Amino acid sequence: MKDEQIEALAKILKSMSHPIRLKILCLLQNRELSVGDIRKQVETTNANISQHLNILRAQGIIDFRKEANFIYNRITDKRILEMIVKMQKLFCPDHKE
Amino acid sequence: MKDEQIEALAKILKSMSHPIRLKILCLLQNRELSVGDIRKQVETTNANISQHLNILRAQGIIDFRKEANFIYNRITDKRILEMIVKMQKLFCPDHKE
DNA sequence: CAGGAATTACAGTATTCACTAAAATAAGCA
DNA sequence: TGCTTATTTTAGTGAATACTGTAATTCCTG
Repeated sequence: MKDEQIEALAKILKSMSHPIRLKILCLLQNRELSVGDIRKQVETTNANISQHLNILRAQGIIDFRKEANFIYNRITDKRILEMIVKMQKLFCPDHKE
Repeated sequence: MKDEQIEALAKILKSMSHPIRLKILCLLQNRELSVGDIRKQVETTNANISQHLNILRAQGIIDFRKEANFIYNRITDKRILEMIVKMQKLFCPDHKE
């Protein structure tokens, strides 16, 4: 594994390694959600969620779609989805699909 | 996925998300290595590597074995090994075993 | 026991990160 | 247009992180 690849992967892991961001990614696993939807399941402010979403967007992990004055977010990087599935299997053996 | 599990997983990801630590984990994938061995492949000081190893130990990801005045490190958490394998497949498709 | 190699522990500093609060933008609706 | 809702942006602060350099520790070897 080349150093450049390690650097790139470390960045991705870093952006996933915050509890709020990791939870957002789990929530987005099967569906797209607005900031408000996420807000209902994560205890923090909308502004804070927006900031975390920005970090995930900058990393190219998620994308968004605008509808009325809602913004629906979804995971674009299939590799991230695969990683989340794998991590759930490894670290939450009782997880149900 | 429960919040506690997410918190725990986020911590693990965080400890893996530093380029030096991620490289160390890749190096330890198939063998055990001393600080000096690692030093030869990572451009930094021994003290710095030692500190990063401490972080991985505190997280329970790696373990060590003492022999003479060398300390050999190895990955203890099989789940971490599986994750590294998965990540290599996902992010380094040209990777050869 | 003295010398040296390998590793760790301990400050100090500089950078990065996370959260809060407040202001700004955008879009629907009366 | 004015009001409300949804989201983003910005600025500021306190905390966490990373690296450097140096001192301390451990343990082999002669």
